[in-house]
Amino acid sequence: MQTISAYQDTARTSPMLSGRVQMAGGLDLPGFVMDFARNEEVFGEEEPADFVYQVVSGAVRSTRILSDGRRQVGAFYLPGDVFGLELGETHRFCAEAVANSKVALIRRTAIDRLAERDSAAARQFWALTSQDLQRLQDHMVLLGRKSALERVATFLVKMAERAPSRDGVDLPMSRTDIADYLGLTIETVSRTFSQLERDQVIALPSSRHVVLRDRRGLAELDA
Amino acid sequence: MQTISAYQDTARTSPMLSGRVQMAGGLDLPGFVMDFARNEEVFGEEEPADFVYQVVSGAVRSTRILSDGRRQVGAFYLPGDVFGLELGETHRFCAEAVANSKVALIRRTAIDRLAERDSAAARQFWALTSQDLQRLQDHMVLLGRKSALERVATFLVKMAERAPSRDGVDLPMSRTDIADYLGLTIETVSRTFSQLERDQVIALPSSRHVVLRDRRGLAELDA
DNA sequence: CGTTGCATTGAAATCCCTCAAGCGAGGTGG
DNA sequence: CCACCTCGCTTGAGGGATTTCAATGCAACG
Repeated sequence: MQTISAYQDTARTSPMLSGRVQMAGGLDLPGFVMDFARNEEVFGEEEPADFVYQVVSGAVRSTRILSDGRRQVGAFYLPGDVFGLELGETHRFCAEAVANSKVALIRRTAIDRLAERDSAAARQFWALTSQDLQRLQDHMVLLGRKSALERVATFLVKMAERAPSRDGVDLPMSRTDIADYLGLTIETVSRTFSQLERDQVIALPSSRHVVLRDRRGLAELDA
Repeated sequence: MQTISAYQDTARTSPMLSGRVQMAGGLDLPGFVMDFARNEEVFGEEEPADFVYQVVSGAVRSTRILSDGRRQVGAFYLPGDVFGLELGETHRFCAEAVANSKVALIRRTAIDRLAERDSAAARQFWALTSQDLQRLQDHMVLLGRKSALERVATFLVKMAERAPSRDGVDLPMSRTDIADYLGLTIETVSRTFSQLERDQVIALPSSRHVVLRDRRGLAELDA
């Protein structure tokens, strides 16, 4: 999909474009687009939340790190998804590019001003937060109560809905990202993929491309 | 704390009082109070979300059930906490009284009308959703990456902050509720409590009352 | 063609779960 | 008032799912 080099991990971001950003609900806001290299930080935890972000291309992950280095990925954001919208002054998680990505930035002041005078727009912003909440509620059940097999199956079903390719899913993220998202280890994720392949539920032409051979069977595993 | 009888589990709710309900952020809304018996449902998943709720006394849990009966408790709501605020038409989780409780009900129509014309109020409602999201983000890390000991320690620290009693915490919920909240089994929760008691970190004068003997040690376990 | 980073696989260990029994407080009924 | 029941909680023993540790495979890149 994308060529990857060591240089890109440290490439500087650069403003790309100034103009309007179209968001869900017919919102149209002034913004600009920036490039982020794979693994580059879009914003850090505790940083001032001066912007709201929308993925244009590529993918972004939100992460939380525990003091001893354990990591939890909270969500993957795909093209069209909005992230980093906060009510408070600071971001409450870290956002990093999963692959080389283009991200639109919208100033918080523009958001706040619009929400102030347009109650329909305010409702749209509230809806964005509410969507995140809903997604997290589902994810909480997965983390609290599902087996490794169910977690991976759920992940594949959801990804196939969100980012369908011709005959399956193209995963922009590494096994480590998936593991940290599903509350598993990289080895367990890999073994589970292999098991699903042995059981003819999926095919793995390459590690990042999954062909769903038995969607029925996969859906049954997705408790 | 509260006397419990089999009758109370099936007691009907009854309107108690009509008047104003004070919410966070200086919001004042028309509402009324109802009694809920222990384990009584406040609202069910998929039910129309015609009301927003605030705990007056007692405690409420939000739950999600998987098809095979596995349960995940999403949150415990204590006096003052608002729950059940939705943007969509229906509730996305079930809410039940953990103990005999009084709950204030506010009509959604009143909320919507206020949010429509008062942008400061709209921001307050958004803030409530945002708070829930923040709490869930923390909980997600717990479910995805923490050990049983860390989960219980975190739970006790948080409960002690939210519902302090003279020398510790009064837990309104059962071991089963705690287990389903922490993504563990009731036995593991019980064993972990016992271990913390053996290690002189807590004392358990009764199963529902926890004395925090070593808050420092507890905080260290709370990764 | 060696290096590097990511992914897969195997073997052993561990943490937590499952199954099962026992305990204690509170309520009921004889 | 005491025996008995129920329900929630605790404790033990054994097992299993996932992690940990370690080695190998593989593709991209220089």
